[in-house]
Amino acid sequence: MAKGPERRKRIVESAVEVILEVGLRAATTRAVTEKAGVGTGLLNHYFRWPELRALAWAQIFAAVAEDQFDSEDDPAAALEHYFSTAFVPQARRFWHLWLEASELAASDDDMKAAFRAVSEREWGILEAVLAAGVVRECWSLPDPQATALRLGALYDGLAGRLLSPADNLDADLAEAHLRHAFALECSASGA
Amino acid sequence: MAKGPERRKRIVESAVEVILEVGLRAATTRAVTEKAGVGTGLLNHYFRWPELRALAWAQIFAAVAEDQFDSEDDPAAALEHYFSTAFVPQARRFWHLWLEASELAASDDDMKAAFRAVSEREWGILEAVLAAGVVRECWSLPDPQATALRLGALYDGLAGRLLSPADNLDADLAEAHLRHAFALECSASGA
DNA sequence: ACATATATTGAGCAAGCGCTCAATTATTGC
DNA sequence: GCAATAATTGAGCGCTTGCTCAATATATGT
Repeated sequence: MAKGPERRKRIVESAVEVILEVGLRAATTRAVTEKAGVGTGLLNHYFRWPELRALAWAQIFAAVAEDQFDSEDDPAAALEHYFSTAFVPQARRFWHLWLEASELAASDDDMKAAFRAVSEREWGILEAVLAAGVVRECWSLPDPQATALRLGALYDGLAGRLLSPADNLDADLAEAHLRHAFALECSASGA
Repeated sequence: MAKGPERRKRIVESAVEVILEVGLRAATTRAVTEKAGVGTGLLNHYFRWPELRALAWAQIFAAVAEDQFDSEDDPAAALEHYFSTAFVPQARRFWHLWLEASELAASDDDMKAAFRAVSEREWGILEAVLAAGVVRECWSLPDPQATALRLGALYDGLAGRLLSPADNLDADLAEAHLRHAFALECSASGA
């Protein structure tokens, strides 16, 4: 048992767990090897740390992207799900990981590539949902692509404020602001 | 010459310069003492590093806040200045410092206090400008405070995307989006 | 002058990091 | 069985970090 690259998988899984527990910045190779129960050399046999870190991060956010818009074919339900889960307490750790990745990407090419891929995918999904809702007349928007960008950016900004020590805001208010902004976008389409 | 705490000031100034050059995260005590031309011990005689770092950061953003809304008494001009300078290339380093501070604040009490003070001040200024514009009938807004929050959060989000490796966006587009969002806020006040 | 307090230095400590590498164990092909 | 190959170990290297501390220079008060 425990043949070839089974330990490799364990290392990636442990990296995911460590990152979820302590964040991207505080995660260390030693914490990962310790959690995986392997020698420090094995991690470096399979990976370089920036590479493994980016891989684990991407894996985390691949799962997040799936959860964020789970209603496959109903734009209204998908957007409702997006709004209602946007600021739940469990999401905090993911905003934090998102911000850390955004910063790390400035000096880390592996993170840069991972961040690019994930953020473009997430942006694309929101855009698709908004556009689909227009086609199906769930709502009307003059420019769904522009609305997707503004709504996504507003989401980032609100999440950032919820994380920051300045407490202008709580989760319910943030959600209300996001919904309000969307309502404004829709109201601008009066013929 | 160079009596008492003249060197103290030099150390703070050097800290400001170093932080502007390399960012909060990459700034080190050694870089500061080297730039100030003093021994490493002197920095620790006057400060602890987190303390000095937060002090220098706060000093930087005290100056930024002044520049951001310089038209003293004309809300329309102040907001126009806010929009037109929001995404100029020179501002990049400040968004970066802002994000770094926001993250550091999670684990650094000195930064937490500094960030709190600066962000509350900046948020208050935007709110005051928007409210003043309503009074003077430059524009009309149902809830200037809420608009200030959404506009500020959108600004943060757009700046974050301009910094991030995902290039959905350029500075001109970001400015257009910010102006558009404000226009939507105003259009919602139809009686 | 002299004593006292303050300013200032920089070698070096302790801790943390990613990563190397010779040695050891396990697996595989013939 | 027996090489050859791959997997695995962990002490330890090299580097960086903030910070200490005994030693020295400078200023101050009487």
